Amino acid sequence: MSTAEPVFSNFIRSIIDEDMANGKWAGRVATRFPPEPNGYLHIGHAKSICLNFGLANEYGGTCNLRFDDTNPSKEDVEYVDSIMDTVRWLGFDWQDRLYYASDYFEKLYQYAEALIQKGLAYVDDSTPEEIRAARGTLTEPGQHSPYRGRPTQENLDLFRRMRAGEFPDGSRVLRAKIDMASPNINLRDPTIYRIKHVHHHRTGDQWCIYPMYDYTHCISDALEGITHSICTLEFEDHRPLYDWCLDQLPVPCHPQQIEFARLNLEYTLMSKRKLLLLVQEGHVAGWDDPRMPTLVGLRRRGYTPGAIRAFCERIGVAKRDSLIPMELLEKAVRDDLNLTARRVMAVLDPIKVVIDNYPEGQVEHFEAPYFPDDPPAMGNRPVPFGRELYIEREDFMEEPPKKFWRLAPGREVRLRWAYFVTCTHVVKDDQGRITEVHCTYDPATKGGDAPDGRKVKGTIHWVSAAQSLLATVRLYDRLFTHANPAADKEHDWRQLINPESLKTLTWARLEPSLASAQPGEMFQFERKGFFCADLEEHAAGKPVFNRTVTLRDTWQKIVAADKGK
RNA sequence: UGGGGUGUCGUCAAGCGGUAAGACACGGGUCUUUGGAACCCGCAUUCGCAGGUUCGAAUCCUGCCACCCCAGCCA
Repeated sequence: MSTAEPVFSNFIRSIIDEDMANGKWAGRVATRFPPEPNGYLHIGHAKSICLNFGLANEYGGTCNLRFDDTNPSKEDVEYVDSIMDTVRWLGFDWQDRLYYASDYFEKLYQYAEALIQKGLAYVDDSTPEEIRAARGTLTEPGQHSPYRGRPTQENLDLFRRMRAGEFPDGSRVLRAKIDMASPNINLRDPTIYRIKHVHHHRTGDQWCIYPMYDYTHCISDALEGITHSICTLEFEDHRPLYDWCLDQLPVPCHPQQIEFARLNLEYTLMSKRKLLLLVQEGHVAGWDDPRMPTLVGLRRRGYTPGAIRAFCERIGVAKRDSLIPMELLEKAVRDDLNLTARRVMAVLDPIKVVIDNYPEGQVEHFEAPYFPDDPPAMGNRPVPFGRELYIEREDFMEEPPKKFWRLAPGREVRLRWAYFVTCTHVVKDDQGRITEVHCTYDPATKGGDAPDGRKVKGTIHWVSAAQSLLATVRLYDRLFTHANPAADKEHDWRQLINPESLKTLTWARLEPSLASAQPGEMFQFERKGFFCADLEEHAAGKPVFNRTVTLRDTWQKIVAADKGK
């Protein structure tokens, strides 16, 4: 379905190549995709998924799916189910390697006792405020906690009692004893366990202490035999802690953490928190609203897994912050759909056309190819033609500008697959609004070719008024008016939501072949764009289509350029 | 005035001492029963800036500048 993309060099591939050459991991490549089940996956996660699973595939290695579920107060099974669906939909397979950090709670706990035994961790009775105050600042070192010197046995006893549920939330934590004067704040005795009397979606009420990310992630990686632990840039500062934990503990191996720049896409947001607010505050219809950058949203919009994979490969992987143009994502779907979507005709904003010299009541059917670039590939469908048709309102102009090639008084155009027609006159209502465009057709041009060799500059799409299907069509545009809404300092990001991000057309007209369209099916509405039958609301007799992306529109560019002058 | 990163075309991004890949965008053209697609051509004498080393530097050295991240019992 998608053509193979060329493989580009990037710094992670270089690291792996070198490891392969040195035999560092005995030719093994093991990665993992480690989402926290606290939200829906978005296009930024797709970059990470494609990277981790992609690398594993390329090097004949493995990629695990591991839920980083160490904070039960934010997590839910709703999210784990959705994440698994989405990763599969994207086209990746973790086979039998589905893991949860919570599977390691007991081991993690034993390792923590080992740390205490080594004098490298202690129970701190300070309040969260006291801990914060003693942490120091970016330029000043922190102060030792009064509990830092607690004897090993006391630490062990207290930690066991923490596990046993003897203490309330927030009363104590277990901290790694590293260096309160470190210029790297992550090394100033980081908290590795906290007390939370919270029900966990997998372990239930088995635990009331939960390990922190830094402590959990490195050990989970080691337990799974991960070779290359790929994460985003903000964890660069955490790498010394990742390495410290693994150096102190008798873990099976020591994976290498590698950081890359996460994806930023123009005209949208990638923050899980803000995406949640978009949903909660009703700015969008849900996580799968086709305007959302979530993968469920993109899927409902009509984006294909192949397009998303191609996009992720094309944007590359590096360490510098970047903002990717929306056009690149759009280009990726167009490239994919251009090869796979059947071409049909649909009139989004109809205006009636009457062919005055066409016999009243007559209907004929044209066999139109679904894929004109290679007709045998997808076959034909019959398209009815009659005296009354609809064409796109914007395909007619009473006073056409210079480069306008479409219908206008006295102008002859081709009705795709049908006849040449010439506009004779228009009929208007009281308001002066055009209600009908009258034409004559040339019977000799049946099929769309003139036997006399006469050429016509414009070809427009149409549907037969009598046989067309009334449909709802949703036109989606970028969700925000600002290319980087998260970076705008002047406005709250909510003020930057594009009021025209959704236009719902309820009077669109479809050619009758579309009556059998199934939810999720993709089509190209010729000259308008790629559309998909809505996954949720499309039904036979009540068609609902979403515009995935427009076609490249040179005419609009000309119009815009003229306006700019 | 702490630490960690990053600066190569409008936007991404290769390049790893031998004389600036590619993609998107953009401009021009061919073709076209989608102003789509396809195809062709063009598009950084220059790599944040300033010095230095070298026969030779985007690549090495020195200094400077800009931007991003870090003070959760979040991940």
